[in-house]
Amino acid sequence: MLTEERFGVILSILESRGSVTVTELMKELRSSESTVRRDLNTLDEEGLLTKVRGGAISKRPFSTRDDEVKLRRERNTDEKLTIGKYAASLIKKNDFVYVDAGTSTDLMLDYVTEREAVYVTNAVSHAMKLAGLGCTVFLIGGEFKHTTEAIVGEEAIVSLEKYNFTKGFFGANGITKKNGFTTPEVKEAMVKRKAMESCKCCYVLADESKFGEISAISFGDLEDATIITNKIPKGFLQVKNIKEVDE
Amino acid sequence: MLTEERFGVILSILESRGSVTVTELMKELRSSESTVRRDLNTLDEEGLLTKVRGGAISKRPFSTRDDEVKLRRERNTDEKLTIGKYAASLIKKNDFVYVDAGTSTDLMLDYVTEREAVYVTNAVSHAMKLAGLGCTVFLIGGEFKHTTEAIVGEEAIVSLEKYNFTKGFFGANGITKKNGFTTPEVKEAMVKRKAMESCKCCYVLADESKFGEISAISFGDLEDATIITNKIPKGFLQVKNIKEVDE
DNA sequence: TCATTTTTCGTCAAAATCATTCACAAAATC
DNA sequence: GATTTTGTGAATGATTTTGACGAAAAATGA
Repeated sequence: MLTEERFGVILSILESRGSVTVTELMKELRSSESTVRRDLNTLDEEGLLTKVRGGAISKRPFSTRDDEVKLRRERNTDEKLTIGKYAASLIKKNDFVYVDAGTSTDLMLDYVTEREAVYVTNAVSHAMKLAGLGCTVFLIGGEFKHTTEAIVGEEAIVSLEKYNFTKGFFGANGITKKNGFTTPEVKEAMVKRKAMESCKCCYVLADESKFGEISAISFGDLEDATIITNKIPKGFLQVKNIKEVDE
Repeated sequence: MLTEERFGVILSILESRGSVTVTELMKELRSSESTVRRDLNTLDEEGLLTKVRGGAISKRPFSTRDDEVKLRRERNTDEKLTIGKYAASLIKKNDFVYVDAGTSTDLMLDYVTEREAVYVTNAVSHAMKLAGLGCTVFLIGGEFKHTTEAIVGEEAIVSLEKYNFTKGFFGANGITKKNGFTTPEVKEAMVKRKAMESCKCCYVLADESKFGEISAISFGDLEDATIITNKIPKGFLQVKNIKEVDE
Protein backbone atom coordinates (compact mmCIF):
# COMPACT_ATOMS: atom_id res chain seq x y z
CA MET A 1 0.00 0.00 0.00
CA LEU A 2 1.25 3.43 -0.96
CA THR A 3 2.44 5.77 1.73
CA GLU A 4 0.02 8.49 0.73
CA GLU A 5 -2.74 5.96 0.65
CA ARG A 6 -2.00 5.00 4.22
CA PHE A 7 -2.00 8.63 5.25
CA GLY A 8 -5.40 9.01 3.70
CA VAL A 9 -6.79 5.99 5.47
CA ILE A 10 -5.40 7.06 8.81
CA LEU A 11 -6.82 10.54 8.52
CA SER A 12 -10.20 9.37 7.37
CA ILE A 13 -10.44 6.90 10.23
CA LEU A 14 -9.60 9.72 12.60
CA GLU A 15 -12.17 11.91 10.93
CA SER A 16 -14.92 9.42 11.54
CA ARG A 17 -13.93 7.85 14.84
CA GLY A 18 -11.85 10.52 16.53
CA SER A 19 -9.11 8.15 17.65
CA VAL A 20 -7.17 5.03 16.66
CA THR A 21 -4.67 2.74 18.27
CA VAL A 22 -1.45 1.61 16.66
CA THR A 23 -2.67 -1.99 16.76
CA GLU A 24 -5.90 -1.12 14.97
CA LEU A 25 -3.94 0.63 12.27
CA MET A 26 -1.61 -2.32 11.85
CA LYS A 27 -4.62 -4.43 10.99
CA GLU A 28 -6.40 -1.87 8.86
CA LEU A 29 -3.30 -1.00 6.89
CA ARG A 30 -1.71 -4.43 6.95
CA SER A 31 1.61 -2.92 7.74
CA SER A 32 4.10 -3.39 10.51
CA GLU A 33 4.20 -1.55 13.76
CA SER A 34 7.26 0.37 12.61
CA THR A 35 5.51 1.68 9.54
CA VAL A 36 2.44 2.72 11.44
CA ARG A 37 4.56 4.55 13.99
CA ARG A 38 6.54 6.27 11.28
CA ASP A 39 3.32 7.34 9.60
CA LEU A 40 1.92 8.69 12.83
CA ASN A 41 5.13 10.61 13.48
CA THR A 42 5.04 12.16 10.04
CA LEU A 43 1.42 13.13 10.26
CA ASP A 44 1.96 14.51 13.72
CA GLU A 45 4.87 16.64 12.52
CA GLU A 46 2.74 17.90 9.70
CA GLY A 47 0.16 18.83 12.27
CA LEU A 48 -2.55 16.64 10.77
CA LEU A 49 -3.17 14.61 13.90
CA THR A 50 -2.13 14.44 17.53
CA LYS A 51 -0.03 11.49 18.58
CA VAL A 52 -0.77 10.06 21.98
CA ARG A 53 0.56 7.00 23.75
CA GLY A 54 -0.93 3.96 22.07
CA GLY A 55 -2.15 5.68 18.94
CA ALA A 56 -3.44 9.03 17.77
CA ILE A 57 -6.41 11.29 18.19
CA SER A 58 -8.00 13.73 15.82
CA LYS A 59 -6.47 17.18 15.91
CA ARG A 60 -9.70 18.70 17.10
CA PRO A 61 -10.69 17.07 20.36
CA PHE A 62 -13.79 19.16 20.88
CA SER A 63 -16.91 18.63 18.79
CA THR A 64 -15.28 18.82 15.41
CA ARG A 65 -18.38 19.22 13.41
CA ASP A 66 -20.00 21.86 15.54
CA ASP A 67 -17.02 24.08 15.09
CA GLU A 68 -16.98 23.53 11.38
CA VAL A 69 -20.64 24.27 11.09
CA LYS A 70 -20.16 27.37 13.17
CA LEU A 71 -17.31 28.50 10.96
CA ARG A 72 -19.23 27.91 7.81
CA ARG A 73 -22.19 29.67 9.23
CA GLU A 74 -20.21 32.79 9.82
CA ARG A 75 -19.48 33.11 6.13
CA ASN A 76 -22.09 34.97 4.16
CA THR A 77 -24.43 34.72 7.09
CA ASP A 78 -26.26 37.93 6.41
CA GLU A 79 -27.23 36.99 2.91
CA LYS A 80 -28.08 33.46 3.87
CA LEU A 81 -30.27 34.66 6.67
CA THR A 82 -32.21 36.93 4.37
CA ILE A 83 -32.65 34.09 1.92
CA GLY A 84 -33.70 31.73 4.70
CA LYS A 85 -36.17 34.20 6.09
CA TYR A 86 -37.88 34.63 2.78
CA ALA A 87 -37.93 30.89 2.10
CA ALA A 88 -39.51 30.19 5.47
CA SER A 89 -42.25 32.69 4.70
CA LEU A 90 -43.32 30.54 1.76
CA ILE A 91 -44.43 27.73 4.05
CA LYS A 92 -48.19 27.86 4.60
CA LYS A 93 -50.75 25.97 6.59
CA ASN A 94 -51.31 22.44 5.30
CA ASP A 95 -48.14 22.42 3.28
CA PHE A 96 -46.23 19.17 3.10
CA VAL A 97 -42.65 20.32 3.12
CA TYR A 98 -39.38 18.58 2.34
CA VAL A 99 -36.29 20.15 3.89
CA ASP A 100 -32.97 19.03 2.49
CA ALA A 101 -29.91 18.65 4.72
CA GLY A 102 -27.43 21.51 4.69
CA THR A 103 -26.51 24.82 6.22
CA SER A 104 -28.65 27.02 3.99
CA THR A 105 -31.77 25.15 4.91
CA ASP A 106 -30.65 25.07 8.52
CA LEU A 107 -30.63 28.84 8.66
CA MET A 108 -34.05 28.83 7.08
CA LEU A 109 -35.44 26.76 9.93
CA ASP A 110 -34.72 29.53 12.38
CA TYR A 111 -37.50 31.49 10.72
CA VAL A 112 -40.06 28.73 10.42
CA THR A 113 -43.25 29.50 12.32
CA GLU A 114 -45.88 27.42 10.54
CA ARG A 115 -46.76 24.60 12.92
CA GLU A 116 -49.69 23.40 10.87
CA ALA A 117 -47.50 22.19 8.07
CA VAL A 118 -45.94 18.74 8.07
CA TYR A 119 -42.20 18.50 7.55
CA VAL A 120 -40.04 15.72 6.16
CA THR A 121 -36.26 15.85 6.18
CA ASN A 122 -33.17 13.68 5.82
CA ALA A 123 -31.16 15.67 8.35
CA VAL A 124 -31.23 14.66 11.98
CA SER A 125 -30.39 18.15 13.17
CA HIS A 126 -33.23 19.60 11.11
CA ALA A 127 -35.64 17.09 12.61
CA MET A 128 -34.59 18.07 16.10
CA LYS A 129 -34.90 21.75 15.39
CA LEU A 130 -38.35 21.46 13.86
CA ALA A 131 -39.60 19.10 16.54
CA GLY A 132 -38.32 21.58 19.10
CA LEU A 133 -40.55 24.21 17.51
CA GLY A 134 -43.53 21.93 18.00
CA CYS A 135 -43.89 20.92 14.37
CA THR A 136 -44.80 17.50 13.08
CA VAL A 137 -41.62 16.04 11.60
CA PHE A 138 -40.78 12.86 9.75
CA LEU A 139 -37.29 11.58 9.18
CA ILE A 140 -36.78 9.46 6.10
CA GLY A 141 -35.24 6.06 6.67
CA GLY A 142 -31.88 4.90 5.39
CA GLU A 143 -28.19 4.83 6.05
CA PHE A 144 -27.02 7.26 8.67
CA LYS A 145 -23.91 9.11 7.62
CA HIS A 146 -21.80 10.08 10.56
CA THR A 147 -19.96 13.07 9.16
CA THR A 148 -23.01 15.01 8.04
CA GLU A 149 -25.58 13.39 10.32
CA ALA A 150 -27.85 12.96 7.34
CA ILE A 151 -29.71 9.99 5.92
CA VAL A 152 -28.46 8.96 2.49
CA GLY A 153 -28.19 5.99 0.16
CA GLU A 154 -30.47 3.69 -1.76
CA GLU A 155 -32.77 3.09 1.14
CA ALA A 156 -33.31 6.81 1.64
CA ILE A 157 -34.33 7.10 -1.98
CA VAL A 158 -36.88 4.34 -1.62
CA SER A 159 -38.15 6.06 1.51
CA LEU A 160 -38.79 9.19 -0.49
CA GLU A 161 -40.83 7.43 -3.12
CA LYS A 162 -44.05 7.42 -1.19
CA TYR A 163 -44.17 11.14 -0.57
CA ASN A 164 -45.68 13.92 -2.64
CA PHE A 165 -44.53 17.19 -1.22
CA THR A 166 -46.15 20.52 -1.93
CA LYS A 167 -42.88 22.33 -1.41
CA GLY A 168 -39.24 21.38 -1.12
CA PHE A 169 -36.25 23.43 0.01
CA PHE A 170 -32.74 22.54 -1.10
CA GLY A 171 -29.17 23.71 -0.86
CA ALA A 172 -26.63 23.53 -3.67
CA ASN A 173 -22.89 24.02 -3.95
CA GLY A 174 -22.88 25.08 -7.56
CA ILE A 175 -25.34 26.50 -10.09
CA THR A 176 -24.70 26.85 -13.81
CA LYS A 177 -26.99 27.05 -16.83
CA LYS A 178 -25.44 23.97 -18.37
CA ASN A 179 -25.01 21.70 -15.37
CA GLY A 180 -27.90 22.94 -13.29
CA PHE A 181 -27.61 22.34 -9.56
CA THR A 182 -24.54 20.49 -8.36
CA THR A 183 -23.16 19.09 -5.09
CA PRO A 184 -19.91 17.29 -4.22
CA GLU A 185 -21.34 14.13 -2.66
CA VAL A 186 -22.65 11.34 -4.88
CA LYS A 187 -24.91 9.74 -2.31
CA GLU A 188 -26.36 13.04 -1.23
CA ALA A 189 -26.93 14.08 -4.79
CA MET A 190 -29.05 11.00 -5.43
CA VAL A 191 -31.22 11.83 -2.46
CA LYS A 192 -31.60 15.43 -3.55
CA ARG A 193 -32.55 14.38 -7.04
CA LYS A 194 -35.19 11.97 -5.85
CA ALA A 195 -36.59 14.44 -3.36
CA MET A 196 -36.85 17.11 -6.06
CA GLU A 197 -38.84 14.75 -8.22
CA SER A 198 -41.31 14.32 -5.40
CA CYS A 199 -41.97 18.03 -4.92
CA LYS A 200 -44.61 20.09 -6.68
CA CYS A 201 -42.57 23.26 -6.06
CA CYS A 202 -38.84 23.16 -5.53
CA TYR A 203 -36.80 25.98 -4.10
CA VAL A 204 -33.02 26.13 -4.11
CA LEU A 205 -31.50 28.43 -1.53
CA ALA A 206 -28.23 29.85 -2.80
CA ASP A 207 -26.28 33.02 -2.20
CA GLU A 208 -24.63 34.72 -5.14
CA SER A 209 -21.30 32.90 -4.63
CA LYS A 210 -22.84 29.66 -5.88
CA PHE A 211 -23.59 30.89 -9.39
CA GLY A 212 -21.07 29.77 -11.98
CA GLU A 213 -19.65 27.11 -9.66
CA ILE A 214 -19.76 23.44 -10.60
CA SER A 215 -19.50 20.54 -8.15
CA ALA A 216 -19.06 16.89 -8.99
CA ILE A 217 -22.66 15.74 -9.33
CA SER A 218 -25.76 17.34 -10.82
CA PHE A 219 -29.05 16.81 -9.10
CA GLY A 220 -31.39 18.92 -11.19
CA ASP A 221 -31.75 21.34 -14.09
CA LEU A 222 -32.05 25.06 -13.71
CA GLU A 223 -35.73 24.92 -14.68
CA ASP A 224 -36.58 22.33 -12.08
CA ALA A 225 -36.58 24.75 -9.18
CA THR A 226 -37.05 28.34 -8.20
CA ILE A 227 -33.77 29.80 -7.00
CA ILE A 228 -33.90 32.09 -4.02
CA THR A 229 -30.82 34.28 -3.80
CA ASN A 230 -29.64 37.62 -2.50
CA LYS A 231 -28.33 38.89 -5.82
CA ILE A 232 -28.86 37.65 -9.34
CA PRO A 233 -25.54 37.70 -11.24
CA LYS A 234 -25.46 39.31 -14.69
CA GLY A 235 -25.40 36.08 -16.63
CA PHE A 236 -28.58 34.85 -15.00
CA LEU A 237 -30.71 37.96 -15.33
CA GLN A 238 -32.87 36.59 -18.12
CA VAL A 239 -33.44 33.24 -16.43
CA LYS A 240 -36.95 32.80 -15.14
CA ASN A 241 -37.53 31.21 -11.78
CA ILE A 242 -35.04 33.29 -9.85
CA LYS A 243 -36.22 35.32 -6.93
CA GLU A 244 -33.96 38.01 -5.57
CA VAL A 245 -34.55 38.98 -1.96
CA ASP A 246 -32.93 41.77 0.02
CA GLU A 247 -33.21 42.75 3.62
CA MET B 1 -8.39 1.75 24.98
CA LEU B 2 -6.39 4.94 24.62
CA THR B 3 -5.79 7.07 27.68
CA GLU B 4 -7.29 10.12 26.01
CA GLU B 5 -10.25 8.06 24.97
CA ARG B 6 -10.87 7.08 28.56
CA PHE B 7 -10.65 10.71 29.60
CA GLY B 8 -13.18 11.58 26.97
CA VAL B 9 -15.58 8.87 28.05
CA ILE B 10 -15.30 9.80 31.71
CA LEU B 11 -15.97 13.45 31.01
CA SER B 12 -18.85 12.75 28.69
CA ILE B 13 -20.46 10.45 31.22
CA LEU B 14 -20.10 13.17 33.80
CA GLU B 15 -21.56 15.63 31.35
CA SER B 16 -24.67 13.57 30.86
CA ARG B 17 -25.16 11.89 34.21
CA GLY B 18 -23.50 14.35 36.57
CA SER B 19 -21.72 11.66 38.54
CA VAL B 20 -20.09 8.24 38.27
CA THR B 21 -18.78 5.62 40.62
CA VAL B 22 -15.39 4.00 40.28
CA THR B 23 -17.09 0.63 39.79
CA GLU B 24 -19.21 1.92 36.95
CA LEU B 25 -16.18 3.33 35.24
CA MET B 26 -14.32 0.05 35.63
CA LYS B 27 -17.06 -1.58 33.60
CA GLU B 28 -17.58 1.16 31.08
CA LEU B 29 -13.89 1.53 30.40
CA ARG B 30 -13.06 -2.10 30.85
CA SER B 31 -10.01 -1.25 32.91
CA SER B 32 -8.85 -1.95 36.41
CA GLU B 33 -9.68 -0.03 39.52
CA SER B 34 -6.15 1.32 39.68
CA THR B 35 -6.38 2.77 36.22
CA VAL B 36 -9.73 4.36 36.87
CA ARG B 37 -8.44 5.92 40.06
CA ARG B 38 -5.34 7.20 38.33
CA ASP B 39 -7.47 8.69 35.59
CA LEU B 40 -9.73 10.39 38.10
CA ASN B 41 -6.72 11.79 39.90
CA THR B 42 -5.28 13.18 36.69
CA LEU B 43 -8.55 14.75 35.59
CA ASP B 44 -9.07 16.13 39.07
CA GLU B 45 -5.61 17.70 39.04
CA GLU B 46 -6.37 19.21 35.67
CA GLY B 47 -9.51 20.63 37.16
CA LEU B 48 -11.83 18.85 34.76
CA LEU B 49 -13.85 17.06 37.42
CA THR B 50 -14.24 16.83 41.16
CA LYS B 51 -13.22 13.63 42.85
CA VAL B 52 -15.42 12.47 45.69
CA ARG B 53 -15.36 9.33 47.76
CA GLY B 54 -16.53 6.47 45.59
CA GLY B 55 -16.25 8.24 42.27
CA ALA B 56 -16.40 11.68 40.75
CA ILE B 57 -18.90 14.44 40.08
CA SER B 58 -19.14 17.03 37.38
CA LYS B 59 -17.27 20.25 38.09
CA ARG B 60 -20.00 22.49 39.36
CA PRO B 61 -19.32 24.35 42.57
CA PHE B 62 -22.79 24.20 44.12
CA SER B 63 -25.07 21.50 45.43
CA THR B 64 -22.30 19.05 46.16
CA ARG B 65 -24.30 17.21 48.76
CA ASP B 66 -27.20 16.61 46.41
CA ASP B 67 -24.83 15.20 43.87
CA GLU B 68 -23.38 12.82 46.36
CA VAL B 69 -26.83 11.58 47.20
CA LYS B 70 -27.53 11.18 43.53
CA LEU B 71 -24.33 9.21 43.22
CA ARG B 72 -25.53 6.71 45.79
CA ARG B 73 -28.89 6.32 44.13
CA GLU B 74 -27.39 5.64 40.76
CA ARG B 75 -25.54 2.62 41.93
CA ASN B 76 -28.07 0.28 40.36
CA THR B 77 -26.72 1.22 36.93
CA ASP B 78 -24.05 -1.32 37.76
CA GLU B 79 -26.42 -4.14 36.96
CA LYS B 80 -27.60 -2.46 33.79
CA LEU B 81 -24.02 -2.23 32.65
CA THR B 82 -23.44 -5.91 33.24
CA ILE B 83 -26.57 -6.74 31.31
CA GLY B 84 -25.53 -4.45 28.49
CA LYS B 85 -22.08 -5.95 28.37
CA TYR B 86 -23.41 -9.44 27.98
CA ALA B 87 -25.96 -8.39 25.40
CA ALA B 88 -23.30 -6.67 23.31
CA SER B 89 -21.20 -9.82 23.36
CA LEU B 90 -23.99 -11.62 21.50
CA ILE B 91 -23.48 -9.50 18.40
CA LYS B 92 -21.33 -11.34 15.86
CA LYS B 93 -19.86 -10.65 12.47
CA ASN B 94 -22.50 -10.46 9.73
CA ASP B 95 -25.37 -10.06 12.17
CA PHE B 96 -28.18 -7.75 11.16
CA VAL B 97 -29.11 -6.12 14.41
CA TYR B 98 -32.09 -4.06 15.52
CA VAL B 99 -31.50 -1.82 18.52
CA ASP B 100 -34.58 -0.43 20.19
CA ALA B 101 -34.60 3.08 21.67
CA GLY B 102 -34.11 3.37 25.42
CA THR B 103 -31.56 3.62 28.21
CA SER B 104 -30.92 -0.09 28.66
CA THR B 105 -29.95 -0.50 25.05
CA ASP B 106 -27.97 2.73 25.23
CA LEU B 107 -25.73 1.30 27.93
CA MET B 108 -25.35 -1.80 25.83
CA LEU B 109 -23.94 0.23 22.97
CA ASP B 110 -20.95 1.22 25.08
CA TYR B 111 -19.79 -2.37 24.81
CA VAL B 112 -20.42 -2.90 21.13
CA THR B 113 -17.26 -3.71 19.22
CA GLU B 114 -18.47 -5.63 16.18
CA ARG B 115 -18.02 -3.32 13.22
CA GLU B 116 -18.82 -5.98 10.69
CA ALA B 117 -22.44 -6.20 11.72
CA VAL B 118 -25.10 -3.89 10.31
CA TYR B 119 -27.27 -1.99 12.75
CA VAL B 120 -30.76 -0.59 12.43
CA THR B 121 -32.36 1.56 15.08
CA ASN B 122 -35.23 3.96 15.68
CA ALA B 123 -33.23 6.11 18.10
CA VAL B 124 -31.25 9.03 16.80
CA SER B 125 -28.81 8.94 19.70
CA HIS B 126 -28.15 5.26 19.12
CA ALA B 127 -27.46 5.92 15.45
CA MET B 128 -24.96 8.60 16.34
CA LYS B 129 -23.20 6.43 18.89
CA LEU B 130 -22.91 3.47 16.55
CA ALA B 131 -21.82 5.58 13.61
CA GLY B 132 -19.19 7.11 15.87
CA LEU B 133 -17.81 3.63 16.45
CA GLY B 134 -17.43 3.19 12.73
CA CYS B 135 -20.38 0.85 12.30
CA THR B 136 -22.83 0.82 9.41
CA VAL B 137 -26.11 2.20 10.75
CA PHE B 138 -29.56 2.68 9.32
CA LEU B 139 -32.26 4.81 10.85
CA ILE B 140 -35.81 3.74 10.15
CA GLY B 141 -38.06 6.39 8.66
CA GLY B 142 -41.10 7.86 10.33
CA GLU B 143 -42.35 10.48 12.71
CA PHE B 144 -39.69 12.03 14.86
CA LYS B 145 -40.75 12.37 18.45
CA HIS B 146 -39.15 15.31 20.15
CA THR B 147 -39.25 14.12 23.75
CA THR B 148 -37.52 10.79 23.21
CA GLU B 149 -35.68 11.61 20.00
CA ALA B 150 -36.95 8.37 18.55
CA ILE B 151 -38.80 7.48 15.37
CA VAL B 152 -42.30 6.16 15.99
CA GLY B 153 -45.73 5.88 14.41
CA GLU B 154 -47.37 4.14 11.49
CA GLU B 155 -44.67 5.09 9.07
CA ALA B 156 -41.96 3.63 11.29
CA ILE B 157 -43.85 0.37 11.34
CA VAL B 158 -44.03 0.27 7.57
CA SER B 159 -40.32 1.06 7.47
CA LEU B 160 -39.65 -1.99 9.59
CA GLU B 161 -41.55 -4.30 7.34
CA LYS B 162 -38.80 -4.79 4.83
CA TYR B 163 -36.19 -5.90 7.36
CA ASN B 164 -35.38 -9.36 8.63
CA PHE B 165 -33.05 -9.01 11.56
CA THR B 166 -30.93 -11.80 12.94
CA LYS B 167 -31.00 -10.27 16.40
CA GLY B 168 -32.98 -7.58 18.16
CA PHE B 169 -32.37 -5.86 21.50
CA PHE B 170 -35.22 -4.23 23.40
CA GLY B 171 -35.95 -2.46 26.63
CA ALA B 172 -39.13 -2.91 28.67
CA ASN B 173 -40.72 -1.10 31.60
CA GLY B 174 -42.60 -4.08 32.93
CA ILE B 175 -42.47 -7.87 32.67
CA THR B 176 -45.17 -10.24 33.92
CA LYS B 177 -46.14 -13.76 32.95
CA LYS B 178 -49.64 -12.70 32.06
CA ASN B 179 -49.03 -9.43 30.24
CA GLY B 180 -45.58 -10.17 28.87
CA PHE B 181 -43.45 -7.14 28.05
CA THR B 182 -45.04 -3.75 28.61
CA THR B 183 -44.18 -0.09 28.05
CA PRO B 184 -46.07 3.12 28.82
CA GLU B 185 -46.14 4.64 25.34
CA VAL B 186 -48.67 3.44 22.78
CA LYS B 187 -46.78 4.57 19.70
CA GLU B 188 -43.53 3.16 20.91
CA ALA B 189 -45.13 -0.12 21.82
CA MET B 190 -46.37 -0.55 18.26
CA VAL B 191 -42.88 -0.05 16.92
CA LYS B 192 -41.43 -2.47 19.43
CA ARG B 193 -44.03 -5.07 18.55
CA LYS B 194 -43.39 -4.78 14.85
CA ALA B 195 -39.64 -4.85 15.30
CA MET B 196 -39.86 -7.95 17.45
CA GLU B 197 -41.80 -9.68 14.72
CA SER B 198 -39.00 -8.96 12.30
CA CYS B 199 -36.27 -10.50 14.45
CA LYS B 200 -35.14 -14.09 14.40
CA CYS B 201 -33.84 -13.76 17.96
CA CYS B 202 -35.21 -11.17 20.37
CA TYR B 203 -33.53 -10.12 23.58
CA VAL B 204 -35.13 -7.98 26.27
CA LEU B 205 -32.70 -6.21 28.56
CA ALA B 206 -34.23 -5.77 32.00
CA ASP B 207 -32.87 -5.50 35.52
CA GLU B 208 -34.69 -7.32 38.29
CA SER B 209 -36.85 -4.30 39.19
CA LYS B 210 -38.85 -4.72 36.00
CA PHE B 211 -40.27 -8.12 36.88
CA GLY B 212 -43.82 -8.02 38.20
CA GLU B 213 -44.36 -4.47 36.90
CA ILE B 214 -47.05 -3.74 34.35
CA SER B 215 -47.10 -0.70 32.05
CA ALA B 216 -49.94 0.43 29.83
CA ILE B 217 -49.26 -1.43 26.62
CA SER B 218 -48.00 -4.95 25.90
CA PHE B 219 -45.65 -5.43 23.01
CA GLY B 220 -44.86 -9.11 23.29
CA ASP B 221 -45.33 -12.32 25.22
CA LEU B 222 -42.83 -13.74 27.62
CA GLU B 223 -41.96 -16.51 25.17
CA ASP B 224 -41.25 -14.11 22.32
CA ALA B 225 -37.84 -13.07 23.61
CA THR B 226 -34.93 -14.12 25.73
CA ILE B 227 -34.74 -11.94 28.81
CA ILE B 228 -31.30 -10.85 29.91
CA THR B 229 -31.27 -9.80 33.55
CA ASN B 230 -29.00 -9.57 36.55
CA LYS B 231 -31.18 -11.65 38.86
CA ILE B 232 -34.11 -13.90 38.13
CA PRO B 233 -36.86 -13.29 40.71
CA LYS B 234 -38.36 -16.32 42.47
CA GLY B 235 -41.59 -16.32 40.50
CA PHE B 236 -39.74 -16.54 37.20
CA LEU B 237 -37.29 -19.28 37.99
CA GLN B 238 -39.06 -21.93 35.98
CA VAL B 239 -39.54 -19.71 32.94
CA LYS B 240 -37.35 -20.70 30.05
CA ASN B 241 -35.62 -18.03 27.99
CA ILE B 242 -34.20 -16.08 30.87
CA LYS B 243 -30.49 -15.56 31.06
CA GLU B 244 -29.02 -14.38 34.33
CA VAL B 245 -25.69 -12.59 34.07
CA ASP B 246 -23.45 -11.46 36.88
CA GLU B 247 -20.14 -9.71 36.90
C1' DT C 1 -17.27 2.62 71.32
C1' DC C 2 -15.37 -1.10 68.32
C1' DA C 3 -15.62 -4.24 64.59
C1' DT C 4 -16.68 -4.50 59.79
C1' DT C 5 -16.89 -2.86 55.29
C1' DT C 6 -15.60 0.24 51.77
C1' DT C 7 -12.51 3.19 49.66
C1' DT C 8 -7.94 5.05 48.95
C1' DC C 9 -3.02 5.02 48.49
C1' DG C 10 1.59 3.12 47.61
C1' DT C 11 4.51 -0.33 45.78
C1' DC C 12 5.97 -3.63 42.48
C1' DA C 13 6.15 -6.80 38.75
C1' DA C 14 4.24 -7.60 34.27
C1' DA C 15 2.69 -5.87 30.02
C1' DA C 16 2.44 -2.48 26.53
C1' DT C 17 4.44 1.17 24.03
C1' DC C 18 8.26 3.77 22.20
C1' DA C 19 12.67 5.29 19.93
C1' DT C 20 16.56 3.51 17.93
C1' DT C 21 19.22 0.62 15.28
C1' DC C 22 20.10 -2.63 11.73
C1' DA C 23 19.19 -5.44 7.64
C1' DC C 24 16.93 -6.02 3.48
C1' DA C 25 14.59 -5.02 -0.86
C1' DA C 26 12.67 -2.07 -4.34
C1' DA C 27 13.02 2.08 -6.80
C1' DA C 28 15.59 5.90 -8.37
C1' DT C 29 19.89 7.84 -9.81
C1' DC C 30 24.23 7.80 -11.73
C1' DG D 1 25.19 -2.34 -14.10
C1' DA D 2 26.59 -0.24 -9.86
C1' DT D 3 25.28 3.09 -6.66
C1' DT D 4 22.44 5.62 -3.74
C1' DT D 5 18.04 6.61 -1.82
C1' DT D 6 13.86 5.34 0.16
C1' DG D 7 10.57 2.51 2.42
C1' DT D 8 9.78 -1.44 5.11
C1' DG D 9 10.03 -4.92 8.81
C1' DA D 10 12.34 -6.99 12.80
C1' DA D 11 15.01 -6.77 17.09
C1' DT D 12 16.63 -4.42 21.10
C1' DG D 13 16.47 -2.05 25.30
C1' DA D 14 14.48 2.05 27.61
C1' DT D 15 10.30 4.00 29.28
C1' DT D 16 5.52 4.25 30.52
C1' DT D 17 1.28 2.29 31.74
C1' DT D 18 -1.27 -1.11 33.85
C1' DG D 19 -3.24 -4.37 37.14
C1' DA D 20 -2.76 -6.71 41.54
C1' DC D 21 -1.85 -6.82 46.21
C1' DG D 22 -1.57 -5.16 50.86
C1' DA D 23 -1.72 -1.64 54.25
C1' DA D 24 -3.76 2.69 55.72
C1' DA D 25 -7.70 5.65 56.07
C1' DA D 26 -12.49 6.66 56.02
C1' DA D 27 -17.24 5.45 56.37
C1' DT D 28 -20.77 2.36 58.25
C1' DG D 29 -23.46 -0.10 61.55
C1' DA D 30 -24.29 -2.26 65.78
